[in-house]
Amino acid sequence: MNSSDLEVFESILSKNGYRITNARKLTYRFLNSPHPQSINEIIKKAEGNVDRVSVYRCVELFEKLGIVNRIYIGWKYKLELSETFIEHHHHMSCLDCGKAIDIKDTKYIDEFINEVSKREGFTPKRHTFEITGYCNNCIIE
Amino acid sequence: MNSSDLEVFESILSKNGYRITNARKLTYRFLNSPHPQSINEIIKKAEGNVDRVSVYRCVELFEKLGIVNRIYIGWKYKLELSETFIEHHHHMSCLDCGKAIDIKDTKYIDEFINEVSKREGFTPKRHTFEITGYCNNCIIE
DNA sequence: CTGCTTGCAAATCTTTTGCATTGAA
DNA sequence: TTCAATGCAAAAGATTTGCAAGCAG
Repeated sequence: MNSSDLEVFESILSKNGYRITNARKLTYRFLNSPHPQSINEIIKKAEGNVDRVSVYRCVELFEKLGIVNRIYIGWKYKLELSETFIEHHHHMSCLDCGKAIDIKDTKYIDEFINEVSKREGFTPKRHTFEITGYCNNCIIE
Repeated sequence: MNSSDLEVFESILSKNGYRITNARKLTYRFLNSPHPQSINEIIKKAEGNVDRVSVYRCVELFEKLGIVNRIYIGWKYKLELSETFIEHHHHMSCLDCGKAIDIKDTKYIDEFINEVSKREGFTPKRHTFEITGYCNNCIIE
């Protein structure tokens, strides 16, 4: 996380008429991680500083403002800063060890989304694309 | 739903050593729908016939056996019979009215999955691909 | 100052677990 | 007959709501 990211974060809040508060800045900081995190991981990091209810409220707001993305790996969702802060990508996650490999080559997918949306008169805003399976360490036969 | 689908369903249970029970047959029937449904919709349909706990247990089993897929549209997941029973496809769902348009042209996505998996030595088992945005009725400007 | 935000308490909703009873094979 | 499967009760976990107090603008 560099200082310009923080500025971008704060300007998104201001521009949309939301105040820059300590709870929001901390939640933003806790969301910053190389790996997608569950909301409980965020809540645990926030413990003593930001109430769990406020974490929920911040995450909800951040999602609305496009600051975080919710991604579904397996059963539960995890949270990750959006493409405004990290490079847009998808994941291949291992059903066995849980490792998530980033897929950064997204041009193909993006083109497909545009094509199919145009065909249906749909205006795409977001998309999820996740592959699950087994990584080369965990595949058996 | 035709009778051969029901036979397929029952044979999946038997082949895997599970019993064909009333709760399972009913849950399977309630899952059959042109639209993905939330588990609460299933529970409501089952009310009086199958206990909510059993619905959870059936869905969990069905997912393990590949009979249902969980798909994530917006915040919560919804349930849909798997490609064993309906054609494999994805969705574009409207953030406003909730309508889900099926994307049946999946060749493009499947090719991409194979390509990127081969590159990383990953063995893909499942994938999710969902687009959210606004349908032509709900888009404003 | 003003009213958006927060924390706390508590309600609500969702999912899981334990156990005695039932029923499919 | 036998053990997997079910229903019921209740626990556990996740998320939301109401409201008084705090603080950013």
